[in-house]
Amino acid sequence: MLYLLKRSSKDIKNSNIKKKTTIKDIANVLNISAAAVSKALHDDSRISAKTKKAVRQVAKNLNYQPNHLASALRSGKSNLVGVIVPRTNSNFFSSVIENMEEVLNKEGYNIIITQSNESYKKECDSIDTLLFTQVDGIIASMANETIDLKYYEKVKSKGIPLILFDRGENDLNVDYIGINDYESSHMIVEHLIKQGCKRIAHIGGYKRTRIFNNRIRGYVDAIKKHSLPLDDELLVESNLTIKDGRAKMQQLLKLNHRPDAVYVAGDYAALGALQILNEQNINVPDDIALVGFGDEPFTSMVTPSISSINQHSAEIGKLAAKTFLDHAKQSSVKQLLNKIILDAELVVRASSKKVSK
Amino acid sequence: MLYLLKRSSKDIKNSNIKKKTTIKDIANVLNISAAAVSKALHDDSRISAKTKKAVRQVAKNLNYQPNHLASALRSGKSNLVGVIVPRTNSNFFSSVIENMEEVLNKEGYNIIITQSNESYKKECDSIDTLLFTQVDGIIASMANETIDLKYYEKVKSKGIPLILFDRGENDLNVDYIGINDYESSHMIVEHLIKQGCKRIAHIGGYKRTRIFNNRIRGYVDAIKKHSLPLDDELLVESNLTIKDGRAKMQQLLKLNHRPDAVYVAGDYAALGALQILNEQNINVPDDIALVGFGDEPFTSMVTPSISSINQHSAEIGKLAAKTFLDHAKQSSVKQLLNKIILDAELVVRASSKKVSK
DNA sequence: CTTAACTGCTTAAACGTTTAATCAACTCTT
DNA sequence: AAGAGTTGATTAAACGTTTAAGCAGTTAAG
Repeated sequence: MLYLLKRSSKDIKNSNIKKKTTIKDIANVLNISAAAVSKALHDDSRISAKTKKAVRQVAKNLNYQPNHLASALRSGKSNLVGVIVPRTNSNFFSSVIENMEEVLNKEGYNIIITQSNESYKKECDSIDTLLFTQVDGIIASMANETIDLKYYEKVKSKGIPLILFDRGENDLNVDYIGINDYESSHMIVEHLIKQGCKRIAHIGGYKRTRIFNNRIRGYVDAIKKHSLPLDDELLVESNLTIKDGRAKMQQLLKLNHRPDAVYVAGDYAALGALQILNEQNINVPDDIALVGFGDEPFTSMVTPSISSINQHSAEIGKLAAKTFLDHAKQSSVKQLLNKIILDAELVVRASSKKVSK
Repeated sequence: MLYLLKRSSKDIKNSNIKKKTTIKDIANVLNISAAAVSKALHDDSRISAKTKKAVRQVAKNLNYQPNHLASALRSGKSNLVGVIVPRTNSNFFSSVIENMEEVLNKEGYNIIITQSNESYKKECDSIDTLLFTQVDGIIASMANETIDLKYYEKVKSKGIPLILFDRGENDLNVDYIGINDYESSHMIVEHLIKQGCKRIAHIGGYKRTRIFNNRIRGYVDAIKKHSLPLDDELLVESNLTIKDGRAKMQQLLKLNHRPDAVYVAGDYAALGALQILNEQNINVPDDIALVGFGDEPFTSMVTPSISSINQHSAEIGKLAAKTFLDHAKQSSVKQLLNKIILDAELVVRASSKKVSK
């Protein structure tokens, strides 16, 4: 009596939830072993073409979906790649991610995106989360705040492939994909000089972040190279938000000896700077020329349109994904190290194109 | 001899890769069973306080990290929640995600973010990916393109909790969190009327998307209610990008009888509209008042600042997460249905604040 | 004709947990 | 002092795969 009760309640459950079909169900249908089915589905050379075909047919009929957790557990591979970015709400990062995803999906990998919001703590949490989820690799762009690299060292020490892009860190000695920031600064400065600018300011990012430091070094060296004035007051450090772009532009306008060109290390801050210039009826580019960095879509939509550096986000995303795949494919022992530095491209727009020239 | 060889080769391996510590290692140290360790870590009532304490201590010493895959496989729960959004590169969506993540992380869930890029196909792929990854639930905002709901039905039929936010769909009959779009339109129209506007245009989103349809209905009804002119030419459909905002604004300016106010259903399109107005030296708000939708941060940074509707993105994210947790916690049988409609808030800024009044 | 190699499969163990079913040893009740 | 209940553990099976090892049957080589 008790048994009957139990069984009937179980039956109700079963009829509701309809168990997923497993490899065993397929094996039962064909009267072969589960192992054979597994091998057939993986196109193992030791399984006959006939069996493979039959297995695939039955799998389709039963709407078989492989249990990712089981295979991940057994094989030790989750087929998941973790991605850490400061924020996804810029075109640069969302484009990088989109292209990474495309490449990785093709090889059977899925991605988990996490945002650090430029916070060191959140970045550490993200790393822990990703390690917990047993990702097969991590592709990251570091938060501005991050100085202590111990969490990234932890990833390395676990033998999980780590690829950095854009915001990298030399000391870590891992794969890196980015653009030539130093050279980009040269391009910008030389472009501005060609337009007749003689006093070029730079609203730069945080000095301790490598890419921004490279941009600053590039700016300084280019200015020196062309014997232009290199005043301390012309070089300011910023967090590169719209808001701070406004503040730093206001600061530059207060100078006794104003610049006739401003090179801003980020487009959002460049937009803020442009707003101030427009509000104060300062003609751009004739009074002050402006160049941004990143080629965010809005740069071409504002008035005047902002010259900027195209960072090849799509390319970066694809290369980062491919670099991971290189690691994943080969045995863990051989450790190749990729440092890919792409040439960036200066897109000249109205904000730095002097018609008077 | 053979044994010795095998062992030594194994030892080399171990010293290199240093195996992760498992529940068994802890059990061995304490001379108890693995099951006891598992229960201790889960704070089972049948394990003594002393044992629990010891287990936790050893776990810490050995730097034990639970194997998520194994527990997920055994328990049938992956503790992963899938999130699908059109794009992450707006403040609205990234803020929603950030807050969702916060709530879910606290309960031990992690999230997998995927972007549909407004493409129906990519949305379907995302759903398949998430199902494959065995997420415990899906929280989504639908792509503009999506009309066919069969993929979402698939999620429902698998018994996986599905929660929609912002871009939902009535026919699906699932939980939904959003704002009162219809009422928001009323607020905007009435605000503009108070400013003295008599001819109000609406650059709306796609009619077939429910939220945009509600905004359009709200606009139409509010106009009717106050006996203002309701010309077909004043109501235009847009994809709400910056670019299309520009195009649709230009279209409105070509009318014989120009509007004196424009209500745009999205901030990016409102920005495009503002650019055109600025370029053509049309005074905002005196000649034409402007109101956007979404309260993206840049609305307060442009000149003039754009009035907009605050959608309470943080709230939406948190509520969506909580709604999922409600489902996750209770047995699958009882199916409660939440439709949460938040009141939005009109943030009045320079673009619709007539000083002449 | 024997040995070797290949083909196509099966068996069984393993991945690291969770959990139902037991069990031994106590502590109360009555 | 026997039965009932509680406490704190153990055992063993299970989750759905993958994979090393093995085995029967066929083919090829010497």
